[in-house]
Amino acid sequence: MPWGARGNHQPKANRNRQTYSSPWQQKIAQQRKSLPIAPVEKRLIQEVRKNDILIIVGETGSGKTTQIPQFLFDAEFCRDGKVIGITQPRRVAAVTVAKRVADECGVELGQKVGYSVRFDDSTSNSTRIKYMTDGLLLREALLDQYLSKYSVIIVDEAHERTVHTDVLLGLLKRVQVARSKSISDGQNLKNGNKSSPLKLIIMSASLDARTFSEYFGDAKAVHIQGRQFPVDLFYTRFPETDYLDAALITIFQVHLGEPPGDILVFLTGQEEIESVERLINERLTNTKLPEGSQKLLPVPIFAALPSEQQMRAFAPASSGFRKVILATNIAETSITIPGIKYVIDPGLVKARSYDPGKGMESLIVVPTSKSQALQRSGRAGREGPGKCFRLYPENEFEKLEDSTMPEIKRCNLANVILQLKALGVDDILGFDFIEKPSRTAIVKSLEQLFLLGALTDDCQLSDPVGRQMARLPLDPIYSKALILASEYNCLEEMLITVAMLSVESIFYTPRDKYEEVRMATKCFASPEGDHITLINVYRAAIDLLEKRTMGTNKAKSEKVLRKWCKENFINSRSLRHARDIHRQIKGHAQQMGLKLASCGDDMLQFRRCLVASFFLNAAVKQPDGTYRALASGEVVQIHPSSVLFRKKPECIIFNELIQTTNKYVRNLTRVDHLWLTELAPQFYAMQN
DNA sequence: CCATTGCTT
Repeated sequence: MPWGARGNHQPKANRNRQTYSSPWQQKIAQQRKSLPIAPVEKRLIQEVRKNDILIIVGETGSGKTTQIPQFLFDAEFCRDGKVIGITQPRRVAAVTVAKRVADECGVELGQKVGYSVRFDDSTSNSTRIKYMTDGLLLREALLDQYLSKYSVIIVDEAHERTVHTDVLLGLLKRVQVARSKSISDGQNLKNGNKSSPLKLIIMSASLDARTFSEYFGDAKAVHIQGRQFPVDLFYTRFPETDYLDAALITIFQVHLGEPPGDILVFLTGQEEIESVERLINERLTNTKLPEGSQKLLPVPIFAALPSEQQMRAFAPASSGFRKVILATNIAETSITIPGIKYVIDPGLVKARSYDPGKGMESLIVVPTSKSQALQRSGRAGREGPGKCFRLYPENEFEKLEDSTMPEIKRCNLANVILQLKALGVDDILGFDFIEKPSRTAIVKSLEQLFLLGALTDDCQLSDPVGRQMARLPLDPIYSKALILASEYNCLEEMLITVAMLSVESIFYTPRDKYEEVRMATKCFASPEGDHITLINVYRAAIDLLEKRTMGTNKAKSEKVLRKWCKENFINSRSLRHARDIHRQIKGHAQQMGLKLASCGDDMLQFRRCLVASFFLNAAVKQPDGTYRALASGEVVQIHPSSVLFRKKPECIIFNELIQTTNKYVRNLTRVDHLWLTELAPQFYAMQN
């Protein structure tokens, strides 16, 4: 029987560890006591004391993320100033959970309870319960390899198997051994901290704890009941030939046949969402809904959508309307939309994968895994009983993979390997990954790092280049570009370029407005290519902030900027992100002693620096107008979003090679092919 | 010749 089974919600005796005075605090205390996890506090703490590694499988709604850190604090796991760290895959989760727990503890955020995510740190010296992103804890490990200030580290949402989580698990396993060893050796940790064992708690929502348990030497696993409402599942009798049409039919069947409650439809991407939205509206104007029935309001949501429009999904529909949310997998885990009672799931997802041999990413539509389908249907049971309509037959469900392939098996490993090298892991092929990437993937990334000068002949991290690259929170190829730009006297330009390349889609383009966008953004376009175009956009935004908003307050000037972004089809969220990254990497560059200079109008110098940095990504035009990528031999095309789409220069360098409907290169600049042999002889000498 | 699931340092 799982712990905290239904019916076991009796509030336990007050142990007087806190007095709840205000009605607000009393209410919070009541809510805490009613969580499924509350009755098992004592047993959980016993298990943590007994086991250095504990796997906790906690279903949705068990309260594990907010309660377990408080249980540990109350059980004095923070004595001697030690900290309990809880990692999350996503920033918003770290921030919102920390705020909730600070409320529950009746303390100000940043005191006993705080969070730390990139660009936003609320913690102080008194913080004892610290929520953070897993990527940030990995960065912290670079500064203190023993993670000595933590007594317990809780890795939450481990079942999501993000690349950061997987690397972190391997790292924590090492740290735990090292900390135990340093105790028996009587060593002191960083800042004179006395050595003490590190407790690890791995929390997962998947039913399969075995993978984690086996990885951690048959670690003890406990199961905690969740609190979810039942969701009825419906399948189609036969496979659907046109799943969009099937989705449309199901939307209207639910709308006309089911009681009130909003609908959530999972689609694969922006284009599909926009076309289904159009189809719904067409059908609404062409057919008469029965007299007195509710109206239907389609609401799109996907990550690239400007935030004002994203907000529409969260706002309750006006009375007499039923919302039908058309979402990508953003609605699977990242955001929770209130009011959903019906889920429609065609069973498909757009997923990124990586071919290390060709150095090419692909973004293709594939069937979901069973756990993904489960996650989607669960979205209908958050507030009450719900229904989920899977647009495929039940026997097809049985054929799905149990879980989604871990990200680490489908991404470029250059960054992971650079981090591990900087953490003192010499033998990457022998590293104890929870799931080992392919040998090819590892070897290819080692090769890439060697070609960038980050690794020496005997595969050691080079000094200073490799060390500097590892310190920068960037793709290794971008870090190298900054180091080179310092020598080419164009670091100012490269900092902007790299910041802009590091964010998703700076331009927001609805499907029906491609030409309109092209006209609006013409004033930024550079004949040399996308890199200089990105610099122009960034500088135009900064100019606007500095000149037109002089003397006004910060909120006002940000408002002016947002308006300007809207007029120019620029995603202001992406632009702000680019400014944050710019500020951060500029700071790193200065600390590293790189020379912060501008090449002024001498863009030739900048383009030559692009070649020196991105020489691995060069392509030449072929007689038929396609391009051949020199390193991989792949035949590719220029992506239609590029300013050089129609220009077709003879020789280009690019930053991304991705297969979608075609093999495309994105973010490119025209260069002279003679520069390749001149500036990257180590790679191109042999080609002649 | 025509288009970018989602996270994160």
